[in-house]
Amino acid sequence: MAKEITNRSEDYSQWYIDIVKKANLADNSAVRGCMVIKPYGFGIWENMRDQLDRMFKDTGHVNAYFPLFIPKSFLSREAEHVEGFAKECAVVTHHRLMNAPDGSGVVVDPEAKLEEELIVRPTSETIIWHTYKDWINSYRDLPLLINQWANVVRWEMRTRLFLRTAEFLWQEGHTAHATRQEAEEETLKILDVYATFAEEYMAMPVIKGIKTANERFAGAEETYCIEALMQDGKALQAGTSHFLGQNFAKAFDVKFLNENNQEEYVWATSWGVSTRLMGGLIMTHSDDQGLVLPPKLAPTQVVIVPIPKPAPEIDEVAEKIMRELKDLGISVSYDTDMRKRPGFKFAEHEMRGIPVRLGIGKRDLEKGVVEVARRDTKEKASQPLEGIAAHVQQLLTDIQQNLFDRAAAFRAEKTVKVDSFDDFKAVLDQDIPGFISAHWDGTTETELKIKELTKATIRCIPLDAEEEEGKCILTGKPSSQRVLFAKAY
RNA sequence: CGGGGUGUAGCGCAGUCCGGUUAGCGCACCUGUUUUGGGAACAGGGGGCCGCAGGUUCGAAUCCUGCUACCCCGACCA
Repeated sequence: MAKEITNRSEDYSQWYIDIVKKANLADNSAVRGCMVIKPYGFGIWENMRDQLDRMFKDTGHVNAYFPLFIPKSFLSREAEHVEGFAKECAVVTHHRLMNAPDGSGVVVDPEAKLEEELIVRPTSETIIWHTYKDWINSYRDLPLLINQWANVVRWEMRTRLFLRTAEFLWQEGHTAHATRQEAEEETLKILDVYATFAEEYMAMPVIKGIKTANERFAGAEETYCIEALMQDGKALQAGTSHFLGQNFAKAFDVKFLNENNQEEYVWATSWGVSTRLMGGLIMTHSDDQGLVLPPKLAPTQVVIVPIPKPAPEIDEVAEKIMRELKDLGISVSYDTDMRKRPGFKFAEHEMRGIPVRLGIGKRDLEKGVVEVARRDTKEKASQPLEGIAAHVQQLLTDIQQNLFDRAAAFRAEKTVKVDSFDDFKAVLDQDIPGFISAHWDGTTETELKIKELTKATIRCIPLDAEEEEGKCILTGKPSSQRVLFAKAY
């Protein structure tokens, strides 16, 4: 009774906040819009980060680090880029504090004004391309495949834990290539990495697609994305990969000599995923009892609860099981807290989303079994102690798969084809709207009109969309393929 | 950034309209006893600058002004 979570059906936003706070993932901080990521939440993020990092390295990328601050003049070098970010930048104007003359505390020293103001990076394209100019001279310097793990700041009006915070953690990849084709291939290669990560590790099904001109990254020629559907029927942009063409190369004068001794501008990509993925993870799998984590990302995959409390004969069995599980690479903890009773522990571990719980009591030991409870379905079963580690290993695999299948089935159920604007609006009026596949005439004007009328936006033009003659649901003009609409986070 | 709501113990709240003992309750916490297979029971105990700053008053959690944080709904965005 101590920790109640609001039911999703009552208030979805509150449910989300309850999960984040009661599963100890994050807290609000003293700074507006910024969060404190707590150890348990950070543990999940570390698992995501480590896996993504491996995948980037496996595809030939290396990590580096660029400064937090960007000279103001850099940001304005690429016209669209600055326009996209100007409204949400934190600016450093001074470099010193002093005691207030009236003794009321410290104030900014007016004498310490910076010659050129510094922008706290909202993204790092500009400072990185400024640097790449020095690094790239010849086709032999290409491709340059660099990633950085960093924090960035975007001064948001309205924030939500993990989904949209003023400061967030992310990775941003910035690559330079000799040819358009190679850069385009890189953009799609990373999109595949993101999709694979989302589906195989987060168990979150995603749709790969292209953003419309209106939703494109400021300064990109083409933005690719992965889009996921949350349990409340709203879409979440989970990752983006941009083909930047030669825009930044031209803005920062980054040229190379090709094999024929001719000067050319380099071709660029950038791509990122952020702590927003945590929000997607939560809203894809969790339920009214708390967080549900896919085994591949859970900081603790198995918890053992002694019933009713630790005792020598139970400890002995628990320790044996722990050794066997650890040998299989499974993370496990033994809850020896004497102050809490089993029922309380069950509820608490469910709140934190630990995939598998093993209960061991004297009655179990007499029968040579343990109680195995899985978080995803809440099912409990007795299993022979003999071979328990292998059973748990298989169960973790099953849970991982079940979470994906369940989310995929939900998305399939909530993705509908619609051919009239009335039907379109009817779908969006449902409690849980979902994805709508519909025809669109290809103009930004129509896209904005639909957004104004319904609040739904074009999430993407799916990469696997089939050619199909149709008419735009709003204007009736001809269209050659369906695009994916949804209300979005 | 606009509209609405809420800030009282770690958490959830009552009290605020209509100013007046020592500011209450539930959970959590501490001590002890009995318990223990799905959020234990009893007894005792600790914990508050009533969001912050001014003002009105003999007297303010309560009235007035300003600020701030959070939540909901818009606009903006990953």
